[in-house]
Amino acid sequence: MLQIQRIRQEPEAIIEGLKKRGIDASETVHALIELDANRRSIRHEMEENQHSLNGLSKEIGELFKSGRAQEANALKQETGTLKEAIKDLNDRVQLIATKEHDLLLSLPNVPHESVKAGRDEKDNEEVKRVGTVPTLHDGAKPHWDLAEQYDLIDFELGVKITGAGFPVYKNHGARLQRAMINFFLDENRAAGYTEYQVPHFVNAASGYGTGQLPDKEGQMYEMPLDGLYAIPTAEVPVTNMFRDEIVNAKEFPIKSTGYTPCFRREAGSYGKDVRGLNRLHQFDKVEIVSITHPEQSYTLLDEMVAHVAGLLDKLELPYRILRLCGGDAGFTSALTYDFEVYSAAQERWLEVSSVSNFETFQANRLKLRFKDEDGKSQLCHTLNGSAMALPRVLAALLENHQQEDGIRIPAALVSYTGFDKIA
RNA sequence: GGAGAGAUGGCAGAGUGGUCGAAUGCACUGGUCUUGAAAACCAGCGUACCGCGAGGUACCGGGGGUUCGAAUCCCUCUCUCUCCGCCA
Repeated sequence: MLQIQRIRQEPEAIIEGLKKRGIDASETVHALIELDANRRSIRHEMEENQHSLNGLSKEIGELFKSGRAQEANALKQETGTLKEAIKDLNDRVQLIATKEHDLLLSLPNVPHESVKAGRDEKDNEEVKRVGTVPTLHDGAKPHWDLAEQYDLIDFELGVKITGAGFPVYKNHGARLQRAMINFFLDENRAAGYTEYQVPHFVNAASGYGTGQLPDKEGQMYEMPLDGLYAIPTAEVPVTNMFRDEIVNAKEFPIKSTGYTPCFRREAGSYGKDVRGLNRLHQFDKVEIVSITHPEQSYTLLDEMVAHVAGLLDKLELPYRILRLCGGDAGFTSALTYDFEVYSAAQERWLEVSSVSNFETFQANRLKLRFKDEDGKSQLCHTLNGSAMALPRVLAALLENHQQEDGIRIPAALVSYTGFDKIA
């Protein structure tokens, strides 16, 4: 959520920025400015009345105390009109505030200056390409065939016990999953991230904190009996640990990591996008979340991007880094870098990680603040990224490292898997 | 699932209708003292909004009500804790 103060201060800059997302926000922005001005002036009037009422109440109290009940009762008559006026003004303030809040929620984050205007993924900028795409032997297969050949994943079994999109990993497939989780967590920890194990269900307040609620509840599995939601990403519980907190600026940057399964309803997906591991209802992910001073967030973003790149290097996978254009970046993001690994067998790029700076957009909803040098509260900047999402990394590993006699495990993973080849 | 208790500032914990934004202690910040530190002492120390400022308004889990006036009384919701039951 954008801050209303910022909209007041630089409406034109916001309108210009949002154009990069293909959004004309000028109507909303100007409506907000007007609502906000109205709300403040009505509220001011209400507060003046409240002030008078408070004064009268005090007088009445003192009169009663000194035994002058008659004078007190006379004063009481005067409070009636004040109370009515206050109630009326308050109703108006509430009404305006609700409208204002709804409008604010409808505005996405303003893209960073480096973000290019654009509509969709076709307009994303490739900022870096690393590694070489392997030349596969004849008869190389996509991961869903490899998974069957080597008995790594049983999709049908998942359908039987739950439904489509809930695969069962087995044998070397299951062990590889476990190895990757540990590998990623260890790497993150070594890079200064504090490891957390967090709940996989969250309450509604947390859903609001990170922006899954309202409006996007359809993307989460819900347990209405208990008012809980299955998390779509560890970002939700990890970030919400800091909701309503005033953190100590001396601790910046606050870096956290956690592994969780992620649950997504993914209603309406179909076709080759959902084949095999490409899109699932349940998958594993290790997430990194950072909180820092506004002036340091972009340095930290670069650091996080470099860290994720290092993971892919160790997994010996060819990848590219994209700077998402305005139209393709997430609602809450100011700047997002996507990591895509090339899948040699599918001959397409697979998104394996997404690293974003939300600036104050998320912190505003979370009320996540710190005290600056003047002792004033300021919103923190929050960032997060996947480090990493397992299914597509697994798909890319299987496809890129397949050889005629089996699947090679990259050296960095061998100490975690306990085997260097799946044959 | 059954029974009970409770929710107050970073923490602990007073406060049962007016002078309470809220005692006290701890923690924290600054200062005095000290070679330095500790101790002691002095001072400061919640959040948000409005206002150039003086200042004002709101907030004692959330919402509603009674009252001239609510942390305090009433209703309601949520959450937490304790005991019993069940149980990895």
